[in-house]
Amino acid sequence: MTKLSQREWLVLGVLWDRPGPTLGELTQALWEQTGWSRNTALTYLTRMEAKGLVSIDKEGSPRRYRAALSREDCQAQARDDFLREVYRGAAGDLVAAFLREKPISAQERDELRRLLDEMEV
Amino acid sequence: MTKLSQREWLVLGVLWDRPGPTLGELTQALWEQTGWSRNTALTYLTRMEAKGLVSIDKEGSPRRYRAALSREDCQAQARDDFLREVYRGAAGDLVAAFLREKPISAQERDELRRLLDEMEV
DNA sequence: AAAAAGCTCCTACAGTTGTAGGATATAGAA
DNA sequence: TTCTATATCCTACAACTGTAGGAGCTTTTT
Repeated sequence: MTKLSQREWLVLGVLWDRPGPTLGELTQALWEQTGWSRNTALTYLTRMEAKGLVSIDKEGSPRRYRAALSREDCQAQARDDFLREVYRGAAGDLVAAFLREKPISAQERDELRRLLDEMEV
Repeated sequence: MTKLSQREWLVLGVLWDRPGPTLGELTQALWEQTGWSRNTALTYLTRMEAKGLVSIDKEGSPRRYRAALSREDCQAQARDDFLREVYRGAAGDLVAAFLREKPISAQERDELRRLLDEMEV
């Protein structure tokens, strides 16, 4: 699996949120972010099927389109690539950088503390 | 600035670690990771200069090549893209996912706790 | 100075990505 | 059943990415 492109993340994002749309529904859901024509959306779906990213339900018409991989799997893959490529594997640095710069809610902070504590063994 | 490609990260990685190499030195430093011919390395350098990623010191021969952007700036940009694209801006989830899966040293854990505490205001 | 080694220039070429148009088939509305 | 909105198919095309080869120029070495 090659890295997903920005556009591919958008397409999958829609498919994860509302699985099984028709071409028209998908195009509409993507409209704001992309402004794509129906044809462009279809090109993505077909190419992404060829790559194993999308599965097309060909029974019935119009067809229904679904993500072929889970969001979690794609995220995990993306994390790996990102960590290696951008932080040369230094997970601590990476996490610190995100924490420094992005606001996190108090609740999430507690959750993160809990995670850190769990790592003490 | 478009997102850097995997290969571009490799080139910049070398330039950040040992600034100002000649073409030969750069090619050699990249050899293990890429196996590139001298010409391929040169193509990257020239294209990356056109994009403003590399600066070429044209006084003297052979020329010396340098990164035109700091590693930190590139990382910050990459973090932003990654967070938006892969985690839809949910920094807490992202950090949690990295923490769950990647081992970090006790020292780093302390540092992260300190960061979390600093966020309490 | 002649040869060897390294550097730069120009060119190429296939694959991927972003974006869509035109033609045709088909299903739903009138 | 005829029109209309969708859907699908096939084709296109420019930009960008990965990867170099060959020619000619410069520096270093013998």
